[in-house]
Amino acid sequence: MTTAGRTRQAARNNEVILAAAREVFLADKRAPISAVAERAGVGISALYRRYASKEDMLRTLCHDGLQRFIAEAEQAMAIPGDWAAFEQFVRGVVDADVHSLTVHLAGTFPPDEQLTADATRANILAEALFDRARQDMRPGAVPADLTMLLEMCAAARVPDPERTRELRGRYLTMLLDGLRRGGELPGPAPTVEELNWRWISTP
Amino acid sequence: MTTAGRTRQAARNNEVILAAAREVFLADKRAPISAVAERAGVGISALYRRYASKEDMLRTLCHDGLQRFIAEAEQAMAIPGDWAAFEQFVRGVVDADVHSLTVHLAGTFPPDEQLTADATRANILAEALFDRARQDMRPGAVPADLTMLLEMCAAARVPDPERTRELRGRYLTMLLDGLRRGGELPGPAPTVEELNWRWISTP
DNA sequence: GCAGAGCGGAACGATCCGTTCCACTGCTAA
DNA sequence: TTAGCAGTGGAACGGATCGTTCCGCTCTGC
Repeated sequence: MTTAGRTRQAARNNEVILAAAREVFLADKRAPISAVAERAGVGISALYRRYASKEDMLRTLCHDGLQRFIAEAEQAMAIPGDWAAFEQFVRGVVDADVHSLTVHLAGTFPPDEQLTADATRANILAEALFDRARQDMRPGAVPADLTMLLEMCAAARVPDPERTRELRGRYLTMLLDGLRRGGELPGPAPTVEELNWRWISTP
Repeated sequence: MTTAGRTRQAARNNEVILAAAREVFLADKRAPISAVAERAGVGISALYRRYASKEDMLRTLCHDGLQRFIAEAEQAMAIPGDWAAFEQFVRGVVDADVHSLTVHLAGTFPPDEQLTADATRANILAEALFDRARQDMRPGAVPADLTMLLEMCAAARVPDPERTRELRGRYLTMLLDGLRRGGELPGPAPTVEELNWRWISTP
C-alpha cells in the first residue's frame, strides 16, 4: 500500500498525473503542460511517457468527461419521477464539472471520431431526460436550452473548487426553478449550429 | 460629413478604433492588439498614437464599461416600481455586455485608483437597487448574488453578437424568475473576497 | 509649396510553450 | 549479486506569438 517498487510507483503516477491534469485544465483550459507536471509533482518526462502529446492528454480528459456525462444520464434514467430524474442528472453533471471537461476542451483540438460518436450518444440521452421532464417546464423550453444552462453554471467559479461546487448548486437551484415556472420564454431557442460552433476549431 | 481633411479622418478614427477594441476584446479578452488594428482597418501606429500601451487601452475600455454600468443604475433608480427598476437595470447591464467590459478585463491589468473608486460607486448603486427589490425576491438572496448572475449571463455566447444579446435575454428571464420565486436558496452566498479575486491579478 | 502630423506595416526583442534529449537512479530479473 | 533498463527530472531547443518601436511615405493645413 505504501511506496513499493518502481513499477507500482509508476502505476500510481498514472492516476496522480490524470488528476493533476484534470485540476489544472479545469482551472484554465489554456494552461501549459508544465503546470500539470508541477501540480502532479513529477517531471515533464513522466507526462510524455504516458501521452504522445498535449492534444492526446486533452483528448483523454475530454473522453473521460463524456463518459461521466453518459454515466450520469444512464443512472438518472432509472429514477421513476420525470422531473426528479432530470434534476438529479443535471445536478450530477454540474457537480462533476463535466461541461468544462467536454465543451470547453473540445475547442482546443480537432474532434475525434470516437469523440463525436460519444457526443451523439450523450446528446440523445440528455434529450430523452429533458423530454421526460418537459411537462413540468415552462412553455418554450427546449433541450437545446440545457446546453446553455450548463454553460452558464460552469461560469460560476471561485478559486476554491469545493466552494465552486457549493455556489453552483445555489445558482443551479435558481436556474431550475426558473426553468419550471414562468411564462413563454422570449427569443428563439438556440439552434444546433449555435451550440456546436466550438467543435469546429482548427482542423 | 464625408471624408474631410486629415484631422477629421483622425477624429473619426478615434471612435472607429474604440469600437473595434470593444468588439475584439469582448470576443476574446486575450486578443492581440494587432487584431484590433485589423478590425478597425487601420495600422498599428494609429493605435499607439492614441494609447500609450495595450494596458492603457484596456483600462480605457474598462473605465467606459463602469461608466455605462453607473449610468444604467442611475437611470433605473428613477423608475417607481422597485422590481421594475431592478429588472430594467439588470437587463440594461446584460444587454450592453458591461460585465465582460469590466470584471473580465479587470484581471488583465493592475487596478487603477480611479477605477476602484468607480467600482465602489457602482457597487453601492447596484446594492441600492437590489435592496429596493428585495421584498420581491426569494429568501436568502443577497446583492452578492447579482454579480454571479451577471457573470453567468455573460457566459451565454454565440459567434454573432446580436444573437448573443437575444439569447442572453432569454436566459436572464429564467434567472430573474428563479430569483423571485422559490424557497430558501441553498449554500452560503458568495463573500466579497470570493467575488473580487479577479482584481488582485499581478501587481 | 512645405513642414510635419498621421499613418502603414515591417522588424525587433522578449516571452512562452510544446517537445526532445540525455544523464541518472534504483528496481527487477536472472 | 549485478547487469540492464524502465522510469524519471529537468535543461535545452525551436517555433510561435505578441507588444512595441521605428522608418519611410502621404497628404493636409497653413
